[in-house]
Amino acid sequence: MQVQELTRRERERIRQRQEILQAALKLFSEKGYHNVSMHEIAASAEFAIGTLYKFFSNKEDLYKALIMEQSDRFHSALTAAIESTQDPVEQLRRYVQTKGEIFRSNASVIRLYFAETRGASFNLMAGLDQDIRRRREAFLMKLTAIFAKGIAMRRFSPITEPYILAVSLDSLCNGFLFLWLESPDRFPYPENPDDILNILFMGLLREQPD
Amino acid sequence: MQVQELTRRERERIRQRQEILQAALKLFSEKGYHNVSMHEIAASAEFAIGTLYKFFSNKEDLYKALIMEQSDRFHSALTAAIESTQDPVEQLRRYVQTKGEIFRSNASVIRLYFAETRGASFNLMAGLDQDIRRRREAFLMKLTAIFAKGIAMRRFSPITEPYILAVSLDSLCNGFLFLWLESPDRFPYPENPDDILNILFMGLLREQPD
Amino acid sequence: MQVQELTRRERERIRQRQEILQAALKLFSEKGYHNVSMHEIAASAEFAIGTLYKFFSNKEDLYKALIMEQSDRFHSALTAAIESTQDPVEQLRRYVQTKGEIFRSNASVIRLYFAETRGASFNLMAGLDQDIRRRREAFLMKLTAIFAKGIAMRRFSPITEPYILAVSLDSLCNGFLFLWLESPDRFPYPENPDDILNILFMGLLREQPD
Amino acid sequence: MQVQELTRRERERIRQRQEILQAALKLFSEKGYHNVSMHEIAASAEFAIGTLYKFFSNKEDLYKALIMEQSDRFHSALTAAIESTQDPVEQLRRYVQTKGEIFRSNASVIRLYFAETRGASFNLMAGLDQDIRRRREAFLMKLTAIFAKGIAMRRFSPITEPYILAVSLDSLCNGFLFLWLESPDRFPYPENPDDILNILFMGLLREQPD
DNA sequence: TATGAATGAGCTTTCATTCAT
DNA sequence: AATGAATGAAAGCTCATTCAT
Repeated sequence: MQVQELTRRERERIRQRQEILQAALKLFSEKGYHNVSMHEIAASAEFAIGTLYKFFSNKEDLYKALIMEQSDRFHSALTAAIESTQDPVEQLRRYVQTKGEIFRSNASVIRLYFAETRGASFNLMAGLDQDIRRRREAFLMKLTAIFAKGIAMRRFSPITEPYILAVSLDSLCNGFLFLWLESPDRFPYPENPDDILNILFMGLLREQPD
Repeated sequence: MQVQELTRRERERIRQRQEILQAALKLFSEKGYHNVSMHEIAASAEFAIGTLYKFFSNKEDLYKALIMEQSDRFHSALTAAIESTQDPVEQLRRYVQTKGEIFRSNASVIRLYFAETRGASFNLMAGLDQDIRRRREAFLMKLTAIFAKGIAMRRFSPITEPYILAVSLDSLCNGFLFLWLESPDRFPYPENPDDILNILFMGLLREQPD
Repeated sequence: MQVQELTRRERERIRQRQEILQAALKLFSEKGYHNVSMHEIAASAEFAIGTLYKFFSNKEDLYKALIMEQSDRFHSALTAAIESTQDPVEQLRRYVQTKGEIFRSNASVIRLYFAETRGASFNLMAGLDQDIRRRREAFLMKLTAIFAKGIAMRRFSPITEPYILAVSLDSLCNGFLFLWLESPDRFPYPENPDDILNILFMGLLREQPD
Repeated sequence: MQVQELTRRERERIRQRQEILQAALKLFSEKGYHNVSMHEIAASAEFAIGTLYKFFSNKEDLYKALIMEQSDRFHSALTAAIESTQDPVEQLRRYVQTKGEIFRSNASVIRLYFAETRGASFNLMAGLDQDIRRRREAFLMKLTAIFAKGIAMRRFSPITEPYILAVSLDSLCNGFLFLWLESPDRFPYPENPDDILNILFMGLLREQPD
């Protein structure tokens, strides 16, 4: 019985934590870290200010938890996508597609997320970018493995190292997704993942120019 | 003589403005917009706080001037690079190389710059990102023209639209440069531009797998 | 018990608000709106600066609350005075007397108050002077009614409109009171209200000069 | 010749001083002492900031000079009015009329002027109100003399001391003029000075009520 | 002599954080 | 355990005044 009570309490705590993070996420995504106050978050989450500080030791800590949580979600989704098949080309396809879906359904969070990985946060969030980079690196390794496997299977030409290819594909996706983030109407992210993959797959340079 | 005197004053003013921008650049790059105070900039530039406000009407204005100035420098250098030859492949090479040089010699500024174009700024700097995007777009158009010319000259295969190729190349470069920014030692940006260009140039997919 | 606790808190809050207003009143009266800083008020009221902003959204708001509160006090006292009898002459007597008492016990506040109604405030306090004028007008209407009644009762000659008489009496009192404010020793406000009333009551012009 | 040059210089200096005061008057009247900066005055008078400080040792000094100058103008006009005839009733008439004219053609300055004499300025302008009061007192003495003469001539009933009568008339005029200042449309200052004088001249109290 | 660039004290206001209840 | 009143450091910005030219 004691165990049960403790568990119920813990579940309750976790639910409250989620509510705070939810409210904070909405506000940070809309207005940015420096334009949201702890009071605002507390009010929006319908908790007292003091309660926020029971869950997170300060504003930065809350922010980090938030970003890490989102990062988890995104990487889990991407990992699930590439692990849902064995065929390397199909894996890449699903990666490109899933990444597009993530951006589409989380546009405002994504801005916040990249603000963290691309400048802006500086040393303020010292710990955070380390964690995120490590996670990103881990995922790039998975992409790398796919390319390595493709080359080993002789489906891909060994035009360069697999890691370079992984970075390249990721960068291409990011590039097009940022374009879409900036002007969703003018630059729709391609429905068909091959539109992006072909940039890698097809050689641009003509082998024998006329 | 009167002309000379006026010019000396003006030269002096411009020099002072540069000193303020210089000091602000250093601080903003190191700590980010919100973590630098006007007093800090004033102290660092060795001016009174009031003097800063003679040159820039407020903090945001100073920041915008800073970013636009850097943006100018970068785009000028890149434009000069691609206009220094007519051969499309060589133009792309010089673009890739110059972009690498810019990043290398302006690492901290680059972070600041991308903070502005990639999320983080939110509506605070409403005008600024508009200006920067317009400039970026203008440059992407120049890259697009190079690819279009390459296709017309039959040096490039028409695997996709020239604009898509321009975005792709830009994204690839950015991807590798961010990697380098994060860990300069582990991921040196390739000395040889072909290392990046070949990702586009060579087809990854084998036409007839064994 | 819960009700009691809530009430205690509210009572406490009201007391604190009064303490702030009290301190602000003293300072503003002594030095004028522009020569008192929020820090000064906070220090004098022995609150942190932030606490002031919990009670009043800004300096102007605090000032307005102050002036309106005093205005309330004065008008309530005057209204009570004229409503404590039915006889018009006696009503006017009590008005003149009460006004004298108000000035005597609130000299420094009165200066502040008239600063608001007589020039000086300009458009800064746009809303405030509107409110004060409306209140003054409402009170002048009460005085007007007394004169009207006196004329209807044939106690007063209909030498001019009742409203003109109300303004006249008010102006006469103000005139003598300002004189007293400037040099309390040389110009004591008459103890006997008839000294002022007679100026209105008695005709100065001799009907048949010798 | 030297004398002439000096005189020309002095004349020039006085003209410049007047230009500064003119510009300052316009700005202060429109916006109030605290809402006008020395830079604004300098710009409006088309002088350099430093030049203002050649003429007036600080902002307060400039303001005092301004107020005193206006005070001079007003009192000179009023004095001229009451000295233009010998008949006491006519003297009072001309006083009432001239005071109305002064207010009408100097409405915004008047606000500024009374801000100084009625609260608002507090001890900031310590010296100023002393000077103004002395001047006002001197003028009240002239009014007093008129009433005294009127009584001596048996044109006026000796209902109270002449000084009291002087203050009364002045206060009555001020009262109606403030009413007009606040809402020029609703309360026009009477064209006919007798409308005000009669308040003093006619007895309000009926000698034998029915 | 006239200028106006430079100064910096001092203003109002915000907000992350604490802690008595 | 949860609350939210209270705190006060620190921010952006203004403007009267000085003084080298």
